[in-house]
Amino acid sequence: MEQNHLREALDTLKETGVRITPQRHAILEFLINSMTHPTADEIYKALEGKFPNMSVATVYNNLRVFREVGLVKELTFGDASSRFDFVTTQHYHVICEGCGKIVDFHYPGLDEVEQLASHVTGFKISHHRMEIYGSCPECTMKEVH
Amino acid sequence: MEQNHLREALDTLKETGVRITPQRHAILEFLINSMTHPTADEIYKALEGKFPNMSVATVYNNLRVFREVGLVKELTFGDASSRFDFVTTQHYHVICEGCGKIVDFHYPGLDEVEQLASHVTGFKISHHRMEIYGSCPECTMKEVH
DNA sequence: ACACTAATTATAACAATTATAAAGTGATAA
DNA sequence: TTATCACTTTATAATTGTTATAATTAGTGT
Repeated sequence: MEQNHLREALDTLKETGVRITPQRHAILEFLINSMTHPTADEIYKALEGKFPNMSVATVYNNLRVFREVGLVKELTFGDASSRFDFVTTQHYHVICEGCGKIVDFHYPGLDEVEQLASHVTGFKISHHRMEIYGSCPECTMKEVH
Repeated sequence: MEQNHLREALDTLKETGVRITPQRHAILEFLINSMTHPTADEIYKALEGKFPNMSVATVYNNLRVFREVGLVKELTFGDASSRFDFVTTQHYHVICEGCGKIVDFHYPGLDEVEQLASHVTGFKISHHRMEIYGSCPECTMKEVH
């Protein structure tokens, strides 16, 4: 399952002429196996055992490369760090305001919203983002005691 | 019109026990009259004629205060600065990827999405955010030449 | 083997924001 | 009035996430 994703991702890199370095392989693999939408720093820390000399810039550089070829999506929030999501199928995110947990949420794309926005504003729409915020079951429990 | 907004906002501050200082008055007034969803720095620069000694921290502090009492909404994007929006009625934003222009977009709240998310994930949903990205008419023109 | 390009590393720089401490301001009440 | 006390502002330092730079290393094609 994840192996297929990795293989496909490596193929995509090859096709687009992006060199597959050990660091890139490891970052991709970690991203695919990670269910937690990690930050650049989390990736950096997770791989420092395997690559003691890897620079944090390498992580950022390669995440940018992956984003540019469409393998990875960058989730940006206000102050906090960006989180990175390996692209599989289109989905939205539900985010816990208590603990920061991010849960994937499948929902049909909001094409109608884009169409109306285009009509009303005259913009040529390229995409939209949506996130849903709330409290996860665990945090809701804690609130009640 | 805007005068009413300002008056109501000042009333809200009084009710919640937030002191109305000259700086706060000016920041609020500027936000209400501004149609451009300014950044903290833009507010700071716009008011430095009137308040040559005002600290940038004052702008940030007071924007936080306004946010906490619900007068102002903070629009956070990835890398760039937050933008601040005086709260009037619920609306979304359409953002030009070319020039950064932000246009207000009225659309009924996506209650159904929140309900489904709640049902599927077990979260207690508090709110959602959505933005629509694209190219404004002016930038679209420029692209074509 | 050689030259060329891309990738990595280490480090410095940057920009937005927040923390801190000192000084100022204003409301309240003795 | 004046003493007090909490809040606010200011000036500045610190922090954090990210990007830029320059030098080194590694990989690829000829």
